[in-house]
Amino acid sequence: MSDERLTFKEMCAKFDVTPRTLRYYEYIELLSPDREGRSRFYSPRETARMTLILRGRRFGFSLEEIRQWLLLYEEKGSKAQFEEFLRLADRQLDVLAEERARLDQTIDDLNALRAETQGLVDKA
Amino acid sequence: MSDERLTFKEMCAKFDVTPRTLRYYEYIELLSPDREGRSRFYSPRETARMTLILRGRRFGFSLEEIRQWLLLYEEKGSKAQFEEFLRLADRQLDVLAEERARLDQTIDDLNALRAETQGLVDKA
DNA sequence: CGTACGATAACGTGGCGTAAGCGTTT
DNA sequence: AAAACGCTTACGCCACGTTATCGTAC
Repeated sequence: MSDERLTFKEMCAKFDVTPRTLRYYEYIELLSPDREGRSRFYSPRETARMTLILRGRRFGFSLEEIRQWLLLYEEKGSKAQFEEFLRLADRQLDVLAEERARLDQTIDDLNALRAETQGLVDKA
Repeated sequence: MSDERLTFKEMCAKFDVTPRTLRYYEYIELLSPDREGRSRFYSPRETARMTLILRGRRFGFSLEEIRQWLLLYEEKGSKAQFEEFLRLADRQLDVLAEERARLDQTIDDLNALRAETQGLVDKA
């Protein structure tokens, strides 16, 4: 029954992650919930950061890259910051495009091998 | 100047892998080169296996899956073996197709976010 | 005699999973 | 009193990279 701050378990539920994940992100200092005694509480700021972290993960950024990304977002005022983000996004889009090309090639190759093997089965 | 069997270094060069990789594959028993004293020598059979291993890797199989795949290839006689291989290939093709769909979605999302940010920069 | 090649051993990486064993709260 | 939740510690996973330190072959 928290109004603003989420408990540990609520965070896990909200973002569909395990406790281990939240502890790990705290360990590598991507998140820093309020600690009261041994308990953790997540402010709106932390949940916002978690949202960005998961988005970054979907985009294929490493957690270290996400750390940089968060820095850009936290002080998202200047034009320079936006442009830096654009560069980051472009770099990642290149990476993803390459990945896609390799994946397509792989699928083609495996399909070819499959067809070849299918031919052998049909003859036998 | 070996005629048939390749030395350690020759294997590394031939397949463009590090010594560590060859030692690791031997450790997990994907390869078993002849050991003369402390030296390793790779017969045509081992180089053939290495070729299959690298192919499997490109197809996104784990090393444990590759181990099964090698078993199929070693006794590549029976129709049942071929059909088992077809099943393996189909499963992997499904996995790759899913991966491709997710990748496409990710690229679209990141492009959208990029465009949005670009809009903000243009206004400023 | 150097130096290139190879050996083993063991710790590091990323992004967590998983278990052990404890305390606190309901 | 039992169950649920949380805590810290620490080892496991995959597929190797990397370093340290040693021996051996040319």
